[in-house]
Order: sequence, then C-alpha cells, then structure tokens
Amino acid sequence: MILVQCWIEHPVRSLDQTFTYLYDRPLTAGTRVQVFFNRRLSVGFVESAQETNETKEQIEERLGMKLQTVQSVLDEQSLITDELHDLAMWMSKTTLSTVISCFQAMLPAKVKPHTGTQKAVTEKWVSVSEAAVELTPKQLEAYAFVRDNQPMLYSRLRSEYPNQASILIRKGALAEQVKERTATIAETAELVKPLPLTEDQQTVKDEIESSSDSVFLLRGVTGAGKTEVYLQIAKNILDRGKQVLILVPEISLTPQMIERVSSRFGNDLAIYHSALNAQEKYEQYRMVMTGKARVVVGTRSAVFLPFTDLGLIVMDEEQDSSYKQENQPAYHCRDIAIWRGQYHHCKVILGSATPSLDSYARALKTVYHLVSLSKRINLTLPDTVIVPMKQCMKQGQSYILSDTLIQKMEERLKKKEQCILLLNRRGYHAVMRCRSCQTPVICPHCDLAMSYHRDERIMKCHACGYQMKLPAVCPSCGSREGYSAFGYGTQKLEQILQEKFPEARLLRMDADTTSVKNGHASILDAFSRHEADILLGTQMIAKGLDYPNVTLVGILNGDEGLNRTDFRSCETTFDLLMQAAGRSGRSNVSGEVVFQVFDPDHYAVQCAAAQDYELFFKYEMQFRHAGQYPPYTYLISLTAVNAVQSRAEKTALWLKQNLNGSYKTIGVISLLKIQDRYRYRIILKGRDLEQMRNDVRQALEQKECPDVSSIRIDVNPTEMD
DNA sequence: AGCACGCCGACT
DNA sequence: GTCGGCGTGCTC
Repeated sequence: MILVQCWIEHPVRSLDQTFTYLYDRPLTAGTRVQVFFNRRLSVGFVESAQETNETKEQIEERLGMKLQTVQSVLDEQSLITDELHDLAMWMSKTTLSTVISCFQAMLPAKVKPHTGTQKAVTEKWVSVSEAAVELTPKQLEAYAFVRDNQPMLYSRLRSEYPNQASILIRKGALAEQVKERTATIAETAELVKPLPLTEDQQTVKDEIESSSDSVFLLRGVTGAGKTEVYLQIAKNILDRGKQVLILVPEISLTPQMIERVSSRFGNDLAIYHSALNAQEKYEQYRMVMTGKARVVVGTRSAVFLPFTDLGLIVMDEEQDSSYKQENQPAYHCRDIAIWRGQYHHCKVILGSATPSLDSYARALKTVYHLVSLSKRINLTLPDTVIVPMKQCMKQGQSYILSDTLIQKMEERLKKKEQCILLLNRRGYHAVMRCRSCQTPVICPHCDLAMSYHRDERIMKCHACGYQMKLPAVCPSCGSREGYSAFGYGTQKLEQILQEKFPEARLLRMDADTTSVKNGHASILDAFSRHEADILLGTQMIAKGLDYPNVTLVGILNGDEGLNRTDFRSCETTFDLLMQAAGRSGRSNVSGEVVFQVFDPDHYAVQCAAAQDYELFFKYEMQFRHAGQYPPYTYLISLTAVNAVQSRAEKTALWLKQNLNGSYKTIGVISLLKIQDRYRYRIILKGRDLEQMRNDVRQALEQKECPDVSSIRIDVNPTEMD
C-alpha cells in the first residue's frame, strides 16, 4: 500500500493541512490527484507518497480512522519541482496564506481536472503548391506574398489579403496544413549585436559581475541604459549554459523590452504573462521546465516558472505596484525573486530610476548592493515647468488645460514633434452628480461612485463592472432635474483637445481603448510610427516607453495622488511624475515637461521637477519616521469580508481584541463595500514582524475566532485605501 | 467553501 | 401535524 499525504484544493484556512489517502501504485510528490473529500470529488496536491507493508485495515487500525483511496492521477509528471515545493511552504508561512493557495498561484492558469481532455490548439499554415493555376493580379500578389514568406500562418494571409486567401486555396495555388500549435517563440528576427557600453555602464557591469553579493539595486536615471547592462550580464550567464529571468511590470506596456531581448537572444526566449491563454501558459511552463526556453521575459507570475538552472534574475522597474499581488495569497514578486536567487545561488538585479523606498533604504543599509548609473546617455534632462492650477483657474484659465501647456503644445506641433498628455486620475472620472442635491450616482453593489461613459451613455462601476442607465429620479432627493458631470476623464480631455487642436491627430489610451487583445501594442505602434501627434492616456502611458520624437510631456492633475489617505501616496506620485518626465526628450532634441498641479510647493512635486531622487528620499524618510510607517515598521492588514455587515464587523472586532503585543493594533476601520460585501479592517504596526505573524497565526487557530475563512491577510501591504 | 444534521415558526 | 428557516460542525 502507498500512503499518500496531500493538500486539498479548498480555499479555507481551517483545511490548511495534508490529508491521508491510500493508493496502490507509487506516486511522485507534486503531482495532482483526484480524491473524494467530504463526499465530493476534489483535486489534491501530493505532498508525499510512502510505501508501507501494512494492509489497508492495519493502517486504518493504527490511525484510528477510515481512509479513502485516490481516485485518479491528473499529471503524468509533477508540475511542482522540489524547489517550488519549498518555496510554497516558505510563502505560506511568510504571507500567512494557505499552502494550497500558494501552489495554485504557481501553476499555469489553474489547469483544471479536465487536463486529460484539454484540446490541443491547432493552427492552419499555408505554402505554395506546385499546381499551375490562373490567377488575377490581386491573387498573384497574395500568392507572391506567401511564396516569399512561407510557410505562413493562414491567419496572417487572411489579415493581409482577406478576399484572396480562401480562393487561392480553393484554386489549389496554395497548400494548407493543420498543425498543433506549439509554444509561441518570438520570431527569429535578425540578431542584434551588443551595443558598446559607456564608461558608466561598464563600471556597473564589472561591479555586479565581480561582486560576491547576491542582491543588487541598480539605480539608473531614465535613459541611462539599464537595459543594455542587464542584457550584457545576461549574455554571459547564458554562455555558461544557465537560464535568465527578466521580470517586467506589465508585458503589454513594455513591448520595447521584449523586442530588445528577442532581437538579442532570438529563439531562446519565452514570454510569460497573464494575457496568455491556458494552453499557451502550459506550453511555456513546460518549455522552461525542460530547459528549452533559456531566457524568460515575464510579469509577476513568471517568477514561479520551474527553472532548473537559473543564473540571473532581473527585476526591471522594481518599484512598480504590479509586482505586488493584492489577492490571496498576497505576495510580493520581489521577495519571491530574492528567495529563488538564494536557492539557485544566482544574482538578483533590482533595477529602477526611482527605487521603492523600502529597497533604497535596504541598499543604504547594505542589505542590497547599490550600484548607480547617473548619466543619461547622449542627452540632458528635460526642462521642467510647474504650473500652479489654482492660480491659473483664478485667472479664468481652463481647469483642464492651462494656457502654458496649450502654448507649448502649439510650438511642438508646429515643429512636427510629438506630445504625450498624461491624465493622472485615481479612482473615478466623470462622476455624475444630481443637479439639485449634488449626490453622486452610487453603484448599488459597491459603495463607489459610478463613472459616466459618454460614448455608450451608460454608468459603469469601476469596481464590479455593473452597468446602468442614469436614473430619471435622484434616489437621494427625488429631484428630476437630472445629472451633470463633475471632474473629467480621458474622453472629455480628448474632446477638448479636438476643439483646441483641430489639425492634430489624437490617440487615446485607457482601459476602454485597450480592452481589445493587443490594444496597447497597436496604439503604441501607431504612435511610434508618428501616425498621431498627441497621445493621451492614464498612468499606463508613463512606463518605459522610448519615443525619440516626443519632446513635450504634460501631466494633468499631477498631484491628485497626494490627496489619498495611503501613506505611500507621495511615493507613488513622485514615481509617476519622474517616470512621465523621463518620456520626454529621449533623443537629441531637448525635451520639456509640464506638471499641472494644485500644490506646487509639495516636496514630491518639487523633487520630481528637479529630478532629484536623493532629496525626495530624504524628505519621504523623515515623513515615514515621524509617522512610524514602513520602512521603519512593518504592517500586517487583516480584513474581514462578509455579505452580512454585522458579521464582518464582529470578526474584525474580535481580531482587534485578540491581537495584542509589542505592536500597535489600528482600527477597526470600515472600508467601502465592494460587490455587496462589507469590509472591516485592522492593521498591525510594529517592528517585530515575526512576532506579529505568529500572533496572527495563533489568533486564527483559536476556536473562538469567528469566520476564519472570511479574513483576508496582507503582510507588508502596499495599498491601503 | 459546501453540505448534512438539527431544532423551532407558519402553512396545506 | 409537516415543510423549511439557516445556526453549527465536519471534511482523510
């Protein structure tokens, strides 16, 4: 008999333990099995499988309970390597989440129990055939297109010659083959040779390569050429036969990074991000496991890929908030990267122009090895102008576009240069308020104001996606006077720009225009080909883009983030302003940046305008010290979530009363309702994170703790509003 | 989380 | 008398 210990796929804290089953054949740890659990068929992850000479009866006698048998085995080979197993255990301990949720976070797209029946994805390829057939001129053109690029995906031919494609096949000019789709390896473009390094870059590269330290913080001003340093270090690692992982914030926003890596390393590259479908993810996963993919560029979830021989981890824009997973298990990609770096004895490079406060503080304490690139290659920093909006509005200027910005845009457009306008809006644009009582339209499921979408004439809830028409009668005061917009979004901005600059070609980039697959890429492509003069959008356009012809960047509502209650709001605002400024003047033409702000004297605004990270760091650390915020302390947030208000509140209160130690217990704070569920939160704040974790763990294990499974835990939370 | 077991109100 | 309300407890 084989005694199988396995974790059951249940999202419940009280079931965070292994359960024992029997099986008649050997099993590998890390494979998934189907077992009956509480009369229902569930998925289990095998923790261990031990052979024993006892019979079923003897085992049951010894353990004093009836045992069930494993119903079926779902994976032929284990998907979880020994390393990933240890990582899951460590992760569950440090993030206070269930072990099973950690395993699930690691696996590609929750390959559900249907594994065996999952259909292979096929695709159609075409190539020219021998048969001589008569073709029209247009068909001949399509034929030649295939001949010069064969074999070619049928879909590609369809998109180039939609009317000819099927006729050519019917006539027999083209032969078609249906193949099972294999992992999408980047197309082998012509490989580009390494660029010569500047003295600065060479020094940094040498310092990293010759040091025996393991974690490096590479601080490089925007445009200083961090990427080239990564790539050249990576090259040396690859030459030694090891694998390289390059983590990026959000793949669709950094097409340029992918392009650069693929043009350097070609076929060895795998790309891994959340937009891949289940099949694609699974294929990439196997490619990494078998060592076929040697370089991976990927987002947060790529940090869990089953590398066998990792030689380098690069985390670009390490301060980016998308590295933090907010859902359970709430983990930070940086922590995982560093853990894996230690496991593989390989270097981890955290790169950023504006490192997170936590990382920079660690670097100053020599926990991380700090290296810097301080000179921008072949160019100077852009000129920065701060426009105080309060004064401008008093003078009767538009509250959206100041006269200064309009004038500068006119100048740039006249010179055929490009502009980027970044609308910084946290939360809700175009809130509709009742004309009579000023009450905004609130989502019936969440306590949030809904946004008005002009093109569809419909209200949408940002949090849950609920849609509805504008109410005819105000539910608050009963007035029938209707609603008017307050504030503005990108759509309104687009409309105003069209009026001001009727000649200019506009491109808008926000959640609406990019919801189509590859929406980002196509918009950015068009902009880089100068098919538009002005690109306007939200935060998403601030990151990592490099357009030589952009000479003016305008940031609207630049300091809106400062109004938030979150203690990190200054840091994120400063980061945004710095990033945006970095988009301007990347070539030889000098660039300009305009910050439209309400609080021009704030240190976040002033330091960003001066492009002075060090100074900002100094101010911000003072603020954090005064308020005893991280990195001076650690936080754990515990949120009770329940559809019944009193239950959520009761749970939070119980936690508050039962968590006392050498740390502060802040709250209970009532948060906004989201998707019909009430949320109550407490926050632990203290210096001894290990003790805080232990106390939380113990509290949850107590029998008296109400509604354990409704408690969301975030150790080191980054967003708190 | 599900789902069964179990003990009290308004119905044909 | 019963049907069903959802509080409580269990899951190898």
